[in-house]
Amino acid sequence: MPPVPVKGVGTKTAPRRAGRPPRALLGHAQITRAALRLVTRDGYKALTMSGLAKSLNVAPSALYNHVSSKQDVLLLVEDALMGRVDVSAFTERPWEEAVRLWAHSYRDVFSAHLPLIPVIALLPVTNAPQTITMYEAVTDGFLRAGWPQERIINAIVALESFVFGSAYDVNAPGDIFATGELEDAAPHFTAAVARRGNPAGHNDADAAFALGLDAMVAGLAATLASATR
Amino acid sequence: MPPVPVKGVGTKTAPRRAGRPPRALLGHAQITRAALRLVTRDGYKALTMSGLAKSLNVAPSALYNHVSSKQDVLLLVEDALMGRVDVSAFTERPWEEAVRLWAHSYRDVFSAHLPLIPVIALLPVTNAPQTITMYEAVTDGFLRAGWPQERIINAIVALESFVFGSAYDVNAPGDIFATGELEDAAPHFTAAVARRGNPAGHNDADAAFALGLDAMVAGLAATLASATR
DNA sequence: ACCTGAACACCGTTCAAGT
DNA sequence: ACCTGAACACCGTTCAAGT
Repeated sequence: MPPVPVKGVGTKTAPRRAGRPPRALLGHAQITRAALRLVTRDGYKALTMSGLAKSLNVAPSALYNHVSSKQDVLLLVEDALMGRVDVSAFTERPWEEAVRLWAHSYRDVFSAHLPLIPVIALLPVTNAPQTITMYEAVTDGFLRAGWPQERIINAIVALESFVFGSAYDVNAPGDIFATGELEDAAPHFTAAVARRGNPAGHNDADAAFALGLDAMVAGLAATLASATR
Repeated sequence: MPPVPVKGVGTKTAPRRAGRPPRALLGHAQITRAALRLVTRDGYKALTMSGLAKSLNVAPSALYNHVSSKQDVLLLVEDALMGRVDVSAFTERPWEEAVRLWAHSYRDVFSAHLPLIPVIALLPVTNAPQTITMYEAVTDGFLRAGWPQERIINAIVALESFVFGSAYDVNAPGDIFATGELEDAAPHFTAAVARRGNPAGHNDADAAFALGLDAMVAGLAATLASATR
């Protein structure tokens, strides 16, 4: 009978590391995961450097060995979320439908992460691999739909701008257009707000998003048709 | 010879107030003006409660006799700026042109005030008179162009969402789409960025804004035409 | 009614000192 | 190389005390 190895004794594969405290090694992946968990559970006001450090059983100053600022942490989270944006339609569906599906997915992901919108809109994509991957898939979809190279980035930026604004609107309170005591000064507006009508299954934000997205996609398609004619 | 009045003695028009320190009375108007001046000169990072108080020669805690939070101050500034958005075209120009001029003005005003975008997008308009006035003028313009009441708010929200996102884009750095070391992973995107072409007199942000705005306005006009046919 | 001054409970970030 | 602990320079907000 061969000797039964005693657990943890004499069978170590990395003898030099014995006796280490049971803490996960800190790195971008661990920091990103912890930040995402914190934000998902408690929201962005809970995402502080000390809160993040505590969730990793580490001192706040330890984080600065791996990131250079809180902005860095936000960029890590942003890039991780960008991987959740669905671009699959660009290889499987006609351009108009693909754009609509992508825009919906993009809005849905970031409507729960509003503080990241300035990060996406203002920070270079350099060193944000998942973000670059998303742009590559979208650009590829535009190219295969016949878009001229020079117009693609402007079209993407325009759609993205609409997506960002719409992500805010998802979080608007139901009474955002309540005029209150100033109702008399704005009769037409107040009436239009009261009569706002949405298609079945659409809340206010979804209805406005669908209307604007349909309009912009149709308008862009018309632009493309006249440019390539 | 009549007696020459001695300055400040015997000629007081408000005797009860003699000896007051020469400080402007605090109120919403004074706070708004001071906040706007601070932001225009030094940017939003300089708009702190203590900085604002200092510019008014007052203790920070004194501000809380007139506003209940910093959010309140931001709402005052937002409403003041909303008065600068040009809605005059809605009474002077056809709908499509009016919408374009309004959207341009709206974007231009708030591209210099990005921190106010969440305020506009998420806070009720109640007690924001200039904001309500703007919406009234826009709604009126839509009505006179033949828009059905039920669709107007959704159309305005869609246009506004695009304006907000585009206001961010105005502040994007020129190298926002620089792929850096990850260039090889995104050849189509990198090429499209390099070949991005803009009409004469347009920078990147202006070109994307014009493209998206033209598309959305054309799409909305088509929507309207088919709905009222 | 409106102000001051002190205090509170936080922030992000730096840095000497340890291992 | 990577961590700790203390410190720094701030934040927004509250509140007793004054006038």
